[in-house]
Amino acid sequence: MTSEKRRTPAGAAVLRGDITRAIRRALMQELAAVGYGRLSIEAVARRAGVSKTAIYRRWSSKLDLVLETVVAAAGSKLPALDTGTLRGDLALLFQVVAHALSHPLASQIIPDLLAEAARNPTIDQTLQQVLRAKQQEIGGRLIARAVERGELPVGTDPDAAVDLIVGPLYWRLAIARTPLTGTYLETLVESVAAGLAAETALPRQRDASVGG
Amino acid sequence: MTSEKRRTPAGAAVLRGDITRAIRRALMQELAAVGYGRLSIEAVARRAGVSKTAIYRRWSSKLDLVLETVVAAAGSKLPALDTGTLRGDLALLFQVVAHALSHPLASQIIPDLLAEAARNPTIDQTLQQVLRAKQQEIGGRLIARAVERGELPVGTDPDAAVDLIVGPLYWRLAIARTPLTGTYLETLVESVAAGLAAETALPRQRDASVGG
DNA sequence: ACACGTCGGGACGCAACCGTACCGTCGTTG
DNA sequence: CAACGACGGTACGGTTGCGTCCCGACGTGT
Repeated sequence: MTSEKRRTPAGAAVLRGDITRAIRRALMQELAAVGYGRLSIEAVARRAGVSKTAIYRRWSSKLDLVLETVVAAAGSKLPALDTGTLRGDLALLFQVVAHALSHPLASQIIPDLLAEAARNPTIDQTLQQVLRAKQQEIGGRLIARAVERGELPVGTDPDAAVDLIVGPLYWRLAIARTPLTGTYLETLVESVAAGLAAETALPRQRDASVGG
Repeated sequence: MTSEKRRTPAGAAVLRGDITRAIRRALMQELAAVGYGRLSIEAVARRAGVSKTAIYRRWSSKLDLVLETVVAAAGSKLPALDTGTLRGDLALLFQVVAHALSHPLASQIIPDLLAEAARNPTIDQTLQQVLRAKQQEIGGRLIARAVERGELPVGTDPDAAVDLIVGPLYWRLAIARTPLTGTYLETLVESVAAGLAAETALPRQRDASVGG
């Protein structure tokens, strides 16, 4: 009904970008401060200095607000990442990841949402698409290039490789929250590179009817 | 006041162990279901089939209840763990960790509490003492034995080693929640062993006046 | 210059939870 | 057998947050 009679919104009747940004910023801070479980729209509104209505006009629910904002914040990052050697790629990747996880907000929000994803399917799906898919794609390409160069054996499992690449640094920065020491990243590059190379060392041994 | 006149509690005036156990069990389930942030005493009481008073008589607060119960549940585990070889120790450790993290309750509670620890100092301290201290001790001994046997170079950093050992498996099971495939753990043993061995390959180059 | 229509803000009803006070129940002690 | 005293459960005020409704303000298009 009322089909095409309305003219387009204009004047004061349009969302103000500065308020949208203030809400987004307040959300990230609230999320880091209290976590998704205790996140309240009222607290976000208070912190942003706006009213609840301002938020509900833009997003339909708490989940919508969080996912849309997080996706927007996480999207469009990571450079091309192709240095020509496995160790170079790893070093660059680690620097990027370490830089991202060193951000106080990110280091609190990411583990929180990942934990929440274990019990909220919608969050799980979204993070799956935004974070892990990109992660696997990057990891997969990194491995594929290394295999082409002959730095890694053919048949290297990309999934296991991603675990080996991401796991230690994530554990240290996001879980243990131990600060990086001077040569930590360089050492980690060596360890992970060696670990990746060793990955396929075991599976093939003589015959081996691969049982359970 | 009223110093020593009271006689010791007796009769019905004593905490019932079955109710205490029911509360503990309900707490773990609630914690896995909604997380620490949304945990409510009322929900725990409902799930346990007891009254709130029964909980408040035993623990002073939500935090007290959670920490005491989690510590009790996490304490006193892990066998001696000394198989005679680095790979043997790793394989055994991975099996234990994988088994623990495969428990549906544990795999939801642990990441949740670790994320909460980033913003709650009390939780942080407690987990630090209960989980990470034990972890570092075990990892440290594992490394030390391997160094003694000559399987790892002298000067291997135990902290970095723990990251390398725990990170990948934790990432896969607790964060990515990818199921283990048949030979995953065995492959991981090879990768991590190789990674550990490579850890000290880089730092020493020529002179290097060891700073920091 | 006027009319339009959405904006931001305050107020409201509803629901959930916290922590406590009170009350009847129960089993041991003397 | 009687009295004691802490137990478990219900009921209560106070607080917080959700989602909605109504209001005056505002700036562009006619």
